[in-house]
Amino acid sequence: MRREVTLRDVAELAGVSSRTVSNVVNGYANVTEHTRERVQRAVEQLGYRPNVLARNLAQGRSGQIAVVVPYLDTPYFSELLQSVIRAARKSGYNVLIDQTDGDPEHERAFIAHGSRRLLFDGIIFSPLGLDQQALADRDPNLPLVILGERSSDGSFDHVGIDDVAASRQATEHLLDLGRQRVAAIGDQPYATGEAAQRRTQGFREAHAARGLTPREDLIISTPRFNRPDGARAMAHLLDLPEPPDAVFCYSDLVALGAIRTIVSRGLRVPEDVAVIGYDDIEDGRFSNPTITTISPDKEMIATTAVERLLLRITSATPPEGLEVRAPHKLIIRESTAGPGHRSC
Amino acid sequence: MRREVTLRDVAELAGVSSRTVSNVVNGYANVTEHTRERVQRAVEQLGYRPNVLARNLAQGRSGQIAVVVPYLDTPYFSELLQSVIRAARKSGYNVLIDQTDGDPEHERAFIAHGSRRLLFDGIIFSPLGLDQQALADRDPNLPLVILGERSSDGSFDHVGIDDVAASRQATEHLLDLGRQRVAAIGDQPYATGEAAQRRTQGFREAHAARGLTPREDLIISTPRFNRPDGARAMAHLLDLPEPPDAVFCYSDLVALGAIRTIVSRGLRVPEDVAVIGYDDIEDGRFSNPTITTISPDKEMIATTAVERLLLRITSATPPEGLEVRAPHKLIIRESTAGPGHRSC
DNA sequence: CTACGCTTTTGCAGCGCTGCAAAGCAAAGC
DNA sequence: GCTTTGCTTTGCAGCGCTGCAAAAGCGTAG
Repeated sequence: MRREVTLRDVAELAGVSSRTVSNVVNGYANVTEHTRERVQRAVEQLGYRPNVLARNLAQGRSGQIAVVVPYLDTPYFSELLQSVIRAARKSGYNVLIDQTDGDPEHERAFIAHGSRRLLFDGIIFSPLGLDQQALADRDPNLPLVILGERSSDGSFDHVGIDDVAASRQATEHLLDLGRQRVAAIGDQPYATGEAAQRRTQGFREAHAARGLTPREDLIISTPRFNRPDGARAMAHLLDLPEPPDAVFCYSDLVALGAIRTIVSRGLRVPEDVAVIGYDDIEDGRFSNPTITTISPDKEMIATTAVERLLLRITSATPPEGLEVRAPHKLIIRESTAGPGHRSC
Repeated sequence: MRREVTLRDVAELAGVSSRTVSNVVNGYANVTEHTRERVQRAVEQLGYRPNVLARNLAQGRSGQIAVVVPYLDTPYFSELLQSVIRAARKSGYNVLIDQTDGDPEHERAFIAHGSRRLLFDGIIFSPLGLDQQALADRDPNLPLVILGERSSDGSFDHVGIDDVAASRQATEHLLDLGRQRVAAIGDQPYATGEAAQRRTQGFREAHAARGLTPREDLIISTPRFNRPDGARAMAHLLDLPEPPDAVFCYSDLVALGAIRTIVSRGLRVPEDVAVIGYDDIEDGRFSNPTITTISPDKEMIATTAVERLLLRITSATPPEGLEVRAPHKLIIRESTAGPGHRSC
């Protein structure tokens, strides 16, 4: 492996100082056309490519942001990531991806910045469950944007939809259909389950607004928001003496699992059990039946997160911690409206 | 933002040279217990964390590998990525993710290493379509492992399953069911569609082995392997005067789209049309019906790819380009076997 | 008591680039 | 003609770390 071409090599060939080559390469102003051309030619002739590492070291920044998600194969996250990567690239940033596998220890390690100084300039973090302590222990100098989970304490930005309102809306939709026994799948009644609890809160509020009280045995907890958990929870619900006739699932994956269970027992969606999901992942637009869902504006969440993070990275004094509410909407499909319903 | 703690700061506090601190931090041999302890204490007291950038620059490596995939939100890729990230992390490497959005120009830019020298030490590349030229133009010094698409020319490793054999097996399964008009969705009869063409080849071979010739109008091309393409292609097939009674879809996503179309027309899967997919993504295990599919050993593909790449990165002389065949198996589910079929 | 071999520690240079401030230079002003 | 002004170009130091080879320490042998 021969030595790589450096700035100095180019400088020598072009007969200028290496600093001038650097100026040309970085497109700085104040370089005569003549010089620029000469340098440009030398660059091409030698096939020079800047050493990003050296540049970063000299500049004291890495040009990378880390995105931390629990699971990469969860469609919601991969769809979000896709937009994040695009937005970051547009600003010249690379994206380093890390998955925590939902391990709280792992999440904590990440936010503490661990031993990886300068590997990235900031973090976009979508925690599964992050306790107050972990947040308090974090490196205060590391720009941070949190997605979804918890609201800002002022030292970082938070971007997410209004979970309580969205969940209330979802539940109201089921009640509007005239369903009598509406269940909820996905509660997480423990410290790290804030996001889940907000959904449960919306679920309760929707009932309360009509003078109803949800049956407690219809609120099912699940460790994760995935298909198997949804399938299992639904099986449990159907085994009840008085099974539900509608279910609010805290993610589309849970809904897909739940529907699978319902259908495999010979029941029909939505006739026997109406199902509503959350996230609006592509799967739900092509499943049988298609899934009614809460659709967060993922594109906006992603671009806002990147925007805020870059602002934090580049600004001298850390900006006020912002609480960004992304819009969401209810998308009605077959799993509540019946076959043939065209989604909007 | 105060200055970060450096090796020198620690050295000063511990009363040793900075080189010794480096030795301790990196766990090099030949450091007395006494010294190690003193240094350790100083490290903790100051909260020292190594600057990865500086280390990498000094060592001439970045400790990062890039994984390039067409689309991050395609479950097959995100499932694969998940395993790749895990395997890389285990060896102390970080993973930089890039999506090409299926843009050949973008793919070419990546493999040429572009202007990003030393940002990563090697690439795991899962191209959508990569022509011979792009491969020829690539940076020969950049360790490369290619997934799926094309076989090795000796200068890189290739990891993938035997597409022809797997496709033949899939098609045979449909023929074994006694289906008369077996269609194929996903052909790509142009330069960059090698992977698709291998599947079509297997499709033809399966027919030929029984003295049959597939109807050409039942082989449908699609630009991508996603749900909408599958849905569209299936609609076209069902509009034929003699529609198929079985379909081999070149990905599970295509199968999901196809099934959606079939069901929404009031037909049944598999009674009216049997459907088989490819990739064994989680979606297909919870869809209605569940999808019979070709299941590649993704875990092995991922770990082998990482293993080979790291070998290339660390070995002085580039190893022989290896052609790795990962195993696959046919998993029979409801979309061909009928309701209630338990997957293996 | 010196010499030798071993382990431990150190100093220095340098990875390739950029920030900074000074130097060079040509055109404009007095 | 000489100074001033403003644009170009340059030199140097240094980002924080590691490779290298030399130096120091230290126990043992001659």
